[in-house]
Amino acid sequence: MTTTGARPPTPTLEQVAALAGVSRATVSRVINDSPRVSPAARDAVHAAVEALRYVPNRMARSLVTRRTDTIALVLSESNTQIFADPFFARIVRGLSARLADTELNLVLLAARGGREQEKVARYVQQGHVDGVILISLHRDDLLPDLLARSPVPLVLSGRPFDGRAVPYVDADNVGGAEAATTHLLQLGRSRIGTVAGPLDMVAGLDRLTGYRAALAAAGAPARPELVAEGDFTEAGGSRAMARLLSEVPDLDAVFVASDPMAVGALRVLRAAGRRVPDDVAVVGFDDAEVAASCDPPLTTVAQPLEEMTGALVDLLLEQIGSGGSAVEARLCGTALVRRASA
Amino acid sequence: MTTTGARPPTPTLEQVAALAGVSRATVSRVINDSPRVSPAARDAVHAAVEALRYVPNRMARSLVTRRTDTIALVLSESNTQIFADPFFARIVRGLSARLADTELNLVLLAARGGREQEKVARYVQQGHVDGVILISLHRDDLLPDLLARSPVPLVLSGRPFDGRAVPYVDADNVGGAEAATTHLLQLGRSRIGTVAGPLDMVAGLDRLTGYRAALAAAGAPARPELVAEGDFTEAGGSRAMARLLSEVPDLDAVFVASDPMAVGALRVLRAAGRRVPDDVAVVGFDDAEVAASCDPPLTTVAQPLEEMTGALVDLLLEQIGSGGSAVEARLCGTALVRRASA
DNA sequence: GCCGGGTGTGAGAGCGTTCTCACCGCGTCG
DNA sequence: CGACGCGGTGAGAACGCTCTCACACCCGGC
Repeated sequence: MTTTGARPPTPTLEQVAALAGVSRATVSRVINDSPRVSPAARDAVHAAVEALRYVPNRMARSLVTRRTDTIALVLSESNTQIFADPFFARIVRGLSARLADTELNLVLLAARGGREQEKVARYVQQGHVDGVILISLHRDDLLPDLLARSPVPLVLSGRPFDGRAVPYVDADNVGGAEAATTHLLQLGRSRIGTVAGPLDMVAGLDRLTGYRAALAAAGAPARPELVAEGDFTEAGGSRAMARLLSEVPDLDAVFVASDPMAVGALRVLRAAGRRVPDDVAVVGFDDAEVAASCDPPLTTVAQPLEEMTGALVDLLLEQIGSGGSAVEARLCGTALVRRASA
Repeated sequence: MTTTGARPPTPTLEQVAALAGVSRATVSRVINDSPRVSPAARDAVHAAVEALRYVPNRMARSLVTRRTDTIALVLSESNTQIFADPFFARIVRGLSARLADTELNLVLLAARGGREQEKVARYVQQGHVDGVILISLHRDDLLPDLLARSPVPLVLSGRPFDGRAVPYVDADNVGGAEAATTHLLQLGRSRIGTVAGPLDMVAGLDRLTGYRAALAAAGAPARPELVAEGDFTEAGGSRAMARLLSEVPDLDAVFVASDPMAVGALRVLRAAGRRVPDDVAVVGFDDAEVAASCDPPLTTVAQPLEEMTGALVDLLLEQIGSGGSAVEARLCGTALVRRASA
């Protein structure tokens, strides 16, 4: 079936003004509810808006206000696996909840690979958004550079790699990992491995650093075979765990740098006949939903995600408001959540 | 640390024109590479653009062209679990690949719950995008109505619930499910259950319809206890499979309406000591990546996702181009991919 | 040498808003 | 009774771009 019809012309302020018997300026005042309008005029305008189904044209408005009331969450990820991470879903949920009763809209931009990153950068530079939250950064990402070059306010989720002066919000990954590992040490474990996150991401790096710091503090020697790199996915966690197990059969504990990976690790441990936590104690990271429901329930490091998404928005709004570039970082504390796995 | 600096004023066409010693019109022509410009002028303009780091202001441009060169992928999902579905990730990948070498940008808008749906609808109506692709529709979704009301071109991913006249692209879910179930029948199985998708989504509904059709065609009675509803997630698949198994212990095959659910089902079957495919044959749906890598590799129904994302974009661009509303539907064939599980 | 037909260019009118002013009427104060 | 203040209003200039014209120029053909 195929029907064709012309696009109906959208009404303008001018027409609303004419119908309401007032000037453009007054209609504009009503739309932006300025207090200086008589009730009579206000009612007339509202009626006209209703009658014409008037919707303000954002382009025209933005052109003069220089604001779009839109902020972008940019994901810089070569594949699309980031979507699958519950961590990401919680960030999105947190951000949109935080923005729910503001005027601001949230759009997600996915940039896989160089070309798309440039496209995203162009999109941002052309003035489509008032600010950008950048997430899932890898070491060689172009996006921070591309975006820092433009005057659009920018906040990173996660400490920048090169210590550049950009506002960011991050969890205390080092501290959390350290606490997790220390907990394993206090359980009397001595052959503690780690399934690390991708080492081209700060979160992966920092959690490994925390693990090492805890071991070093306890005077334990650094054994490279105790470290297996994962990619924050369940499948990657399984692979890393399997490798760890094959290289260090007498492993008695493992700190896994994310809960999805920990789920994969648990599966491998079970398949290998290891009891958790009796034979091998496991601590995860994130306190994802799955941590409470897996078997056994996962002891894990919780990040205050609400606080973090709140801080991301606050920092960004601050920057947008001030029109300047206050470079501020916020580090959020983590907490060990004890369940059955360690 | 805190530094503050004013936002630098962005250069305008006017300034580029002045620097290049030409008029605004000529600069505009160069920017939009119109052929009618002398090489000399072109070079001068390019140099000036370079020197000033000029980036065109999209709002101003859109105001007159009435195009934004942006299309939105709108996810209507009350929770954010859709992100976790590999199906969704593939859609996003497909769409951005398809748009990679066009001028068009893709933005994702997540709408959970009524308020956010209205916010998204407002965003669209205000003219931020040239078109909308709507995905993950539930029965009582407001978004199709909200969006159909505005003049913005719209394409649905998935047949609309109420048979309304909206262009859409869908896989042949009924046919695929029928083929899957028929395959199980041909293996000689007689107690074939199904883990259905959510029944407030057409994909869930249609796949159940296909399953039933195949059984009916084979003269098998409809047994309601053979149907367990899942939610397209792995956990949901596990739960549904467990229920199926407890109610029909002598089950010898199951058609699972999505691969993530099938993975959950496989896990439960294994835990219950059932061998796959010997005791229970399993067919999934989607041909997700995980289908090839799980144990045993999953026989599943493949959807031509490339074709579907391509069709989504084509239909949308067609509508945008024509300025009208050609209501066209496209149904894409599915194919059974035989692996080890059935 | 004059005219037609390209080809490159610029002037200027929008696009639909917001926002700064100036203005008008009215009540209040000196 | 005139000056003043103030709430409500409208005229008109932006905002930065595109696009339609009209014009100036140069070529070849008669």
